[in-house]
Amino acid sequence: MRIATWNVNSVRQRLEHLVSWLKECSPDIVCLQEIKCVDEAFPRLEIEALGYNVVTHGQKTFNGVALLSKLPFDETKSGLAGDDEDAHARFLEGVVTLKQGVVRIACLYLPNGNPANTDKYPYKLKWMSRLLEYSKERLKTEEPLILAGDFNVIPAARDVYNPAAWTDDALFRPATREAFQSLLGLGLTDALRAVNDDPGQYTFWDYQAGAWQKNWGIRIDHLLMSPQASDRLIDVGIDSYVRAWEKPSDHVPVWADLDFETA
DNA sequence: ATGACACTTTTAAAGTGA
Repeated sequence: MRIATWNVNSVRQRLEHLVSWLKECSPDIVCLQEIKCVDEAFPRLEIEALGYNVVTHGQKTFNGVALLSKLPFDETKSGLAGDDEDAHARFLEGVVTLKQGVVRIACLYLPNGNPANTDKYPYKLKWMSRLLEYSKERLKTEEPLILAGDFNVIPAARDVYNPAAWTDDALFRPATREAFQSLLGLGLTDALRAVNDDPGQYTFWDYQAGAWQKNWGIRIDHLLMSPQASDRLIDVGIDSYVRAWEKPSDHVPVWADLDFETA
């Protein structure tokens, strides 16, 4: 089974790229972030034509997440518990059944948090705390669980081209990295780091200042796996080639292959 | 220090992102 995550930065702007990449990568399950549209505006038919079931949790203008799966969903649920005031569309959960049993997938778009001297940063930290609580609860089931998405967290210095320039950024502040480490402390595995120790494994390059050409990237898109999932991890890849396409998203897809049979 | 770029929306300039 192959699962992937991609922040497309507007699904309607990126539809051609998305279709091309889906054909090339052929993931069974896909977590999309920043679809930037309401549910009715999602290009559902075009994606269903490729054999995917589609669930969306969108909103007008900003944010928005979607789950695509070649397997039918047993259940889906939108929204992250812990704050009834939070209206941002950033979290969508789905469950599928494989030959080996159920797998739960959480597609997430974690708040950016910048500028870090505004209330956006406490909102980010609170959201991370809610995600920690969610993960604690789900891990009790001892089932395969995969958190996939744009975490807006640079986990370590080797995940950014110039760590010194990012010290006070909401993506790299100590409190941000500590909150991410707390997730790992629950027993979740950062899938990319389970298979690859190299620096420079970037998933995002800013549109500005020729960041892609200079390889000024950061690693902020992640797949975190419960032990029951990471035990079956085979490989992880970053499809950085799509960043060189015309009018690309600023993020690229990350995928993981797991030893689960989909048939 | 600022803006650089790309996306959205009450199609113009502002908000958001990272």
